Amino acid sequence: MRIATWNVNSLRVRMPHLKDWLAANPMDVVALQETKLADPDFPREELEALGLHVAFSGQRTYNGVALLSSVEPTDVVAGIPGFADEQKRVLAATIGGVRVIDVYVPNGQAVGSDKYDYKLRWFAALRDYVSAELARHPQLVVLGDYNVAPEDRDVHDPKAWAGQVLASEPERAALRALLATGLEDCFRRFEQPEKSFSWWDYRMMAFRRNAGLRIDLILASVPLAQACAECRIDKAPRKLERPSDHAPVVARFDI
DNA sequence: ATGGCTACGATCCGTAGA
Repeated sequence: MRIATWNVNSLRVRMPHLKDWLAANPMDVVALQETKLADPDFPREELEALGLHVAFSGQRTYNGVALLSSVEPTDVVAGIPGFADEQKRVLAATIGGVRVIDVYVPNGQAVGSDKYDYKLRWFAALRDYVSAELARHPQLVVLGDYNVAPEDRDVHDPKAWAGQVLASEPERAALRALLATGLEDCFRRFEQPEKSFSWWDYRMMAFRRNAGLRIDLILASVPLAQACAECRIDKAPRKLERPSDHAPVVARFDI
């Protein structure tokens, strides 16, 4: 089973890139973030024409998550049950026997801001949700844009980013608390190139300088992680004209 | 020196992203 996550930063704009990428990289599951489309505007037919099943939970302009899959998703649940949130950031479904939770973690804007507090509250709610889902689904993957670089090696310039949003200790602690429910970062199960990142600012030629962060993660339950045969970041789409600022992350599971 | 892109929905600028 091949699973990918990709923050497309507007599905409307990135549809050509997504279709080209899927043609070259067939996937069983693709988790998208920042679709920025209300549900009536979701390009369902266009994706179904590629032989994919679709599930989506979106809103205009901001946020929005979607799951594309080669087999029909079941038990589709949008949002974090019991956590009131108008922002469309979470979508779960069971696909081919695996429970998949697609997440778009809040950015947090700046340490100490209202949005930062929301991010930490949101993380706590996600942890409780994942903990409950793990009890029901041993084969669980929680993937998406986490908006946290887990460690300094996931940051191009740790000194410059020290204490900043996306790299601050409370955010990293929230991510570790999520992992402590029983998840593993698939990417770090394997030897990886130094300075592996999944997001680069549009400005300052950040991609050319590889001035990025690794904030897009595929976390798997321990039984599923043990079946992970590969996890990599595909930088190719970031090199195209008018790219998303995020690259897709892919994992392959021998199940 | 504190911005530099990009997307969006609103007008030719503000909000947000990360």
